[in-house]
Amino acid sequence: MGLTKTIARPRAAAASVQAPAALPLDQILIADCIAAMRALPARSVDMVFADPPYNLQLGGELFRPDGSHVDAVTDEWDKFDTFAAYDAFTRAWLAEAHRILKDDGTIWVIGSYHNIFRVGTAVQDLGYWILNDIVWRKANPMPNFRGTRFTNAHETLIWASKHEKAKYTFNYRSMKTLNDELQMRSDWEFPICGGPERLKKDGTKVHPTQKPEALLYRILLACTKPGDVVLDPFFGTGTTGAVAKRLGRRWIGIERETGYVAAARERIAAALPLDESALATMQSPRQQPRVSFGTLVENGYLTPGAVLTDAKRRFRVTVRADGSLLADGGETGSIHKLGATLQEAPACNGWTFWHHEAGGKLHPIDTLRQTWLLATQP
Amino acid sequence: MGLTKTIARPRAAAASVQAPAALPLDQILIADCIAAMRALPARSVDMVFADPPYNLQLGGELFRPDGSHVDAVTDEWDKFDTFAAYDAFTRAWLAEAHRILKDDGTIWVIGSYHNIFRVGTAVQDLGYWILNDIVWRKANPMPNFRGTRFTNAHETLIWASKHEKAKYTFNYRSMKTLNDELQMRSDWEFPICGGPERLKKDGTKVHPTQKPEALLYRILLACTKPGDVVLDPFFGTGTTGAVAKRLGRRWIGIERETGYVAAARERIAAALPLDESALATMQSPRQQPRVSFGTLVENGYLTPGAVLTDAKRRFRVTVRADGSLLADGGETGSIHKLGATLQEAPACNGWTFWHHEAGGKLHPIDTLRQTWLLATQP
DNA sequence: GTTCAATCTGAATCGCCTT
DNA sequence: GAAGGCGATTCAGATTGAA
Repeated sequence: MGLTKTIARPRAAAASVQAPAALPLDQILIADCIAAMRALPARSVDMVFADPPYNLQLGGELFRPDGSHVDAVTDEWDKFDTFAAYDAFTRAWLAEAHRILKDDGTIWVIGSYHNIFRVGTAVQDLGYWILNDIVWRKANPMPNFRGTRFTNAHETLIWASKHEKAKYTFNYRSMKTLNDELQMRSDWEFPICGGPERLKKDGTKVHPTQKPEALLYRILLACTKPGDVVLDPFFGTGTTGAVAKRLGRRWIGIERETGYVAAARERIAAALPLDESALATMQSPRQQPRVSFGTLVENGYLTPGAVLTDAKRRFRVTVRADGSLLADGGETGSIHKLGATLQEAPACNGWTFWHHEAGGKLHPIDTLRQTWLLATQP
Repeated sequence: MGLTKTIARPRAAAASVQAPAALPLDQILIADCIAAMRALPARSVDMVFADPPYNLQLGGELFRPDGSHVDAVTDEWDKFDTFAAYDAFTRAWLAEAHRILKDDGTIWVIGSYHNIFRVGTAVQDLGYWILNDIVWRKANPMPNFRGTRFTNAHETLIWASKHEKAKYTFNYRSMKTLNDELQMRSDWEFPICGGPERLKKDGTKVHPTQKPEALLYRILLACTKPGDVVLDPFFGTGTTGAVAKRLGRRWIGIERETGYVAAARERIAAALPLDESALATMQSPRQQPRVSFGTLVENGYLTPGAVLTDAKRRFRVTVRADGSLLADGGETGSIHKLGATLQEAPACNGWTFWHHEAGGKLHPIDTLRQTWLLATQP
C-alpha cells in the first residue's frame, strides 16, 4: 500500500441502503454516458477518470442542460450556441460524476485547448476543488505541417476533489519514488499511444484518441488504493479498465459505441493483474505504527540521562525518564516541542532534529525508531 | 528577422479618423486598466500581452520543512470575492482588448490553474480564436512542502487571434531557428525570474510575480514584427516594455500602483535595444533530459515483478509497481537508496549497480535508459 | 581570486487526530 | 466545532560567507 492521506471512513447509513454491492464492477455499460451515470448510486466510486469528446460538435450529438438529446443539429449553429451546447453537456456529466463520487473521491479530466477551459470552468462552478492541472508532454507529437502555429505538443489534465476540505488520496511517497526521489511535478512526459499498445483492426486504429496506458498507470497509482473503484464515463477502448485490472483496482466503464466495447472487452480480458508483492508501493511514515519517543526510553534504546544534540551541536539536551527532554537552559518539552522552542521555529520534527552519539558519530534518533520498528513489526 | 506570414493591410479609413498617431507609445498610463483601455482607439495595437491577477485564494500561513516562512502573494489586487466577480472583471478587460486590437492582432494571457480556465472560457466566448495554449515549465519551481499534491511546476499561456480567419503574425522560421531547427513546441522551459534580473528594493522583491524576460522575448519574437505596438494592461514592473524596447517594438503599459511604475520606468530606461546579431547567442542549448527509473516501469521496459541483481549476483531484488525495489530481506527503496542500503554504502548509482538478465547475460539497467532515450529523443 | 558549503527564496489554493 | 498536540515535509538557483 502506498501512502494515503485518507483513512477510509465508515460508509454513511444512507449510502448502505443504496446497496453498493449492486455496483456493476469490472463491467462495461453500453449506454449514453449521462443516462448510465444516473442509474449509479450516490457516493459510490473512489475516482472518476474522463476523456470527454474534444470537438465542439460532439460527433453530431448535442445535449440539453438536463442531459436529454438534441435531435436536430444544423450547420447554422453559431459559435455561441455551439459553446453553450458543449457547456450544457459538460456540466450535465460533471454534475452526475459529482453525485456518484464518494466524498473523499477525486476526478481526473483530460482535454486540449479546444475544450479544457470550458471543462475547468465547469469543474470550479460545480463546487469541485482543483488540486493540480497536469500537462502531458507528448514525446512524439504530430508536427504542425503548415508552419502556422507552435507544434501542439501537450494535453492538459485537471485533478480535482469533490470539495475544498476533502481528504483525498495522494500516494505521495509512491510518486516520489517513481520519480527517482524527487517530488513528482505537474508536467509529465509520455510518448503518444502507438506500437503494439495501439489497438488496430484491419490495419487501421480502432479509436482515434486512444490514451497511453502509462498515463493511466501514473494516475491510478498516485490517487487510488488497491481495491478502489474507478468510473470512466467515456470508456472508449478501455485503457482505464486495462490499467485498473493490472493495478488491482476495480473499474466501471460506460461506452455507447459497440465497436469500441468489443475491442475493450478483448483487451481487458488479456490484461494480467500484477502480482501482489509487485503491487506493493513505498509506504509513508504515516502508514507505519506510531512509536512514541517514550517507548524507546522504556525499552532501553536510550537511557534516561543520555545527551542529545542537533546535527550542528548548537543545542544540547538530556533525556528524562518519561521521554521528555531537558535543555541546559532549563526548558523542557517533548522532542518536537523543545526542538521548536530552542530554534524559535513554529514547528520541528524531533525525530530528525535530535541526534545521539554512537561510534564517534551523530545519528538522528529516527534511526532508533526504525530499528525498533524492524524488531517489533511482523 | 524571421519570416512573417502576414502582409500589412492598408488601414481602414474609419480607423484613420481615430488619429492613431495619438497612441501613447512607449509610455506607462497610471490608471485602472479598464478605464485606460476605454480611452484607447479601436484597432490600434498589434498585440496585447496580459498577466492579470490569478485570484489565488490562498489559505493560512505556509512554512518550509526547515521552518522558514513562505512569502506568499497577499496583495489586495489579487483578491476577488467570487468567481462571478472575477469573471466579470476578466470579460470587461478582454472585451476592451478585443476592441483595441487590430483585426490581425493577437492576444497572449498568462495564468495558473486558479484562473486560466475562466480566462480561456471568456476568450472563446468573446469571439477570439485560440491558436495555441503554451505551457511554461519552470526549471526551478517552489516544491510542495507538505507532500499533498504534485509540485505545481508550470503556468499556462493562451495565444489567440481576434477572429477565426485572421491573418496573424507568426514568425515560424525564427522559432524554428531558435529551437535548433526543430519546430517550436507548445511546452517551453525557463527558470523563474531571479538573480540580477529580479527587481529588488532594500533587499526585497519589488513585485511578487515578476515574469522572466526570456518568456516575453520568445513571445514578441514569435508573434510581432519590428515596429509593432504591444499593449500590456497589467504592466507591473514593465517586463513587456523592457523586452519590447530591446527587440525594437513599441509598447504601451497600464499600471495602477505607482511603486511598480517607478521601478518599470527606471528599468526600461536602462534597457538597451538589441543588436540583431546578438539573437543567435540567446539560444539555449538542448540538454539531455532526466529519466527516472519509474519511467521505464511505466512504459513496460521492465515489468513489476522483474528481478534485478548486482553484477556479482550478491543481492537480489524485485521491481515494484511504483519503481521501488523490494529486497529478499524485506528492505525497500529506490534503485539508488536500496543499492546503498544493501551495500551499507553512503550512496550508490542504481543505474550502473543493478542489472537485469536478458539472453543469458546481465545488463546494467542503464542500458534500458539509453534505449528509452534513443526511442523518445528527436 | 577560487572553491565549496551554508543560506535564502520563488504566483502555493500545502494535516490529522484527540480532547 | 474549536483548540492543541503530534510529527511530516523541499528543489533549483542565486547569494553569502568561510576557507
